[in-house]
Amino acid sequence: MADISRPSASPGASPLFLREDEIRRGVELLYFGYTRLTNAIDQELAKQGLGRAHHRALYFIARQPDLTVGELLRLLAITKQSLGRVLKELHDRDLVVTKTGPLDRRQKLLRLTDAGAALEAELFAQLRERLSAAYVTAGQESVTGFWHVLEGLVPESDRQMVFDLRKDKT
Amino acid sequence: MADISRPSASPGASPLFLREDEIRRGVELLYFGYTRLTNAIDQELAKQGLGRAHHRALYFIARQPDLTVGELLRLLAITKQSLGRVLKELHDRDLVVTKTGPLDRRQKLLRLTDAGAALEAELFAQLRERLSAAYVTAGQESVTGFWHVLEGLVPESDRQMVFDLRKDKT
DNA sequence: AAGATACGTCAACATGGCTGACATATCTCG
DNA sequence: CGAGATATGTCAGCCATGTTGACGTATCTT
Repeated sequence: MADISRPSASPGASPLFLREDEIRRGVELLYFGYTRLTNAIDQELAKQGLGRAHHRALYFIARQPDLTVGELLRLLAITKQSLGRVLKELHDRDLVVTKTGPLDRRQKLLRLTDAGAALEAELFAQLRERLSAAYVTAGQESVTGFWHVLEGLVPESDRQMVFDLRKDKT
Repeated sequence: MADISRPSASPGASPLFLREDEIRRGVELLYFGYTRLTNAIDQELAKQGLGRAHHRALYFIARQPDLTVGELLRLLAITKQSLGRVLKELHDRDLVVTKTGPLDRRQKLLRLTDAGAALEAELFAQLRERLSAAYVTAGQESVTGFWHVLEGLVPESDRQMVFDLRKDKT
C-alpha cells in the first residue's frame, strides 16, 4: 500500500500527499457541516417530542406532496418497519394524512396537515437561516461548486431520484 | 439579503421562491451526499464487527496522533460514557493504544497501532475513491466552493477546532 | 384465477446516543 | 502543604432508531 500518511509537508511533498490532505479536508468539512446543520433543528424537534427520523419524513412529504409510502422508503433507504413507526407517530399527532391512490388503490399518498406544514416550515426556517448565511458568505460561484461536488457523491443509481425532488409530481 | 442565484429564472418567478429552492437543493444534496459517502464504508466496518462510531474515533486519532481523550470528546461532541464504550472496544481489539501525557499525567494520548492504522487506511481508501471521483468530475473551482460553503456551516465556536485538524500537534 | 405488488404489523434484537452518580489520579494555586 | 479543579473511567439504566424474519390483506396485472 502506498505511503499515504505523510504529515507535515516536507520540501518536495508529493502530489499524493496533497491529494490526501484535500480528501481529509472534504471529509471533515462534510462531517462537521452536516452534523452542525442537523443539530440546528434538534432543539425545535425536542420541544415537540419528535426526533430526526420524523423530520426527515416531514421534509420529504413537504417537498413532494402526495408522495407514496414506497417512494418515501426509497428516499430514506430504511426498512418499512422503521418508517412505519415514524409515520404512525406523525399520523397520531395529526401532522400527516394519507389518502388512497387514485390510480392504484394499493398506494397511500402522503400529505402534511396544516399543523404538519407549519411545523415543517418552522424547522425549515432553521435550515434556511444557516444555509443562506453560508451561501452569502461563500458567494454564488462557491454555491454552484458546492452543488456540483455533492452531486458527484450521489451514486449514479440514486441521482435521478434526487433530481426528481425538484420537479412537481405529475 | 443578496439575490445570489437565479438559475434560468422563469418569467415572474419570485426571488423568495428561488431562494427556497436553492436552500432545499442544498439540504438534499448534503443529506444524500453525506449519507451515501458514509454508507460506502459500512460494509468494510461490518466485516470487522465495528460500527460508525468506531470509525469516527479511528479517523480523528489517525488524523491527529497523540490526541487526548478530551480533545476527541470535543470533536465528536458526545458524552464520555459513549466514547468510553467505543475506545474500550478499540483498545480490546488492539487498534488503539494510550500513553500517559508527558506534560500532564492525567491526560491519555491516543494513537493507532499498526493494525489500527491499516484499518483506518483501508476505510479511508473508500472515502478517497468516492471523494476524489467527485472532485475530478466537478473540477478544482468547484472543490474550493464546496469547502467555502461547508466552512460557513460550521459555527464560529467550532471553526478553530476544525481548522486545527490540519496542523501538526506541537 | 394466480401471482406480483403495496402496505401494515408483530416480535426480537443491535447500535449508539443519553442522564445520573461516583471513584481516582493529578495538577494548580493560595 | 492542602483544597479544589480537572482529566479520565465506570456502573446502571433508558431512549431513539435502525435491523431481520414472518405473516396478513387489499389490489393490480395478466
